[in-house]
Amino acid sequence: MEIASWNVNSIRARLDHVTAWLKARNPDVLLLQELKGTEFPAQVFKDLGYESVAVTQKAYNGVAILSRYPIETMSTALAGDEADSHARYLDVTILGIRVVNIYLPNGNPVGSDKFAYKLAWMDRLNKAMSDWIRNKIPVVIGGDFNVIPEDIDCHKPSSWMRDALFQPEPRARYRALLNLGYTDAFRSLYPHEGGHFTFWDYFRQAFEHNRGIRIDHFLLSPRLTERLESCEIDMHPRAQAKPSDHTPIIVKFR
DNA sequence: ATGTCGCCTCATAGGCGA
Repeated sequence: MEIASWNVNSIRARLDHVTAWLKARNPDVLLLQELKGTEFPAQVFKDLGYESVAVTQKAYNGVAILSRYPIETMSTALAGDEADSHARYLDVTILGIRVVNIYLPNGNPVGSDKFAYKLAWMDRLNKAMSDWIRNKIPVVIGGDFNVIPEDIDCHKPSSWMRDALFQPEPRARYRALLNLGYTDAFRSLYPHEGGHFTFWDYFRQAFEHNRGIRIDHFLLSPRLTERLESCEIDMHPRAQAKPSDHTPIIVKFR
């Protein structure tokens, strides 16, 4: 069972990249973030053998889940704030596994309303994740967390010091998610190993110099952690022409 | 401050969000 996650920075601009990658890698499930529009090309994916569910809005955000197996949608919005209309959350069941796709708020600039929204969103996520742990539900939460967990998860800490993705508050909240009993799939397999990133800025040839950050994650409940076989970042899509600024991360279960 | 994308519109340039 292979589940991948990819922030595509517009599904319209990246449709050829995504279809080519699906044909090459053939994951069972793909979580997409930053669709950036209300149109979603479900038929294109259906023709490739994937059914899909999408949560979209105009211009911003947007998440979708593609799957070779039937998808049962549990929820399309993160609980805890009825006024929150952002398309950032999709919670489904596939083959008995709870699969949750998130596009966590960026939160820049620090100290703004957007930063407060990010922290509140993480508190709401903590509540949902603690409920799943308590009820022993096998669950994988994947997506763009917009959090750099540790110093080794960025090329140079000093250049991210004033960024919302690197602040003590979101990082403490990310650790709180792990303290509930979840495992950061990639980090658990490559402890203390820096230089592995999932995002590189478009400017200043950041990718060519591997000046990136690790912000796309898979968090696993205990029962799925036992089944963890591999977790890898596929750099190839980021090296292509007109890429997303993120590249896919793939987790594999026994 | 800046770099670069992609989206949108009181649209063909500029603002917003990342």
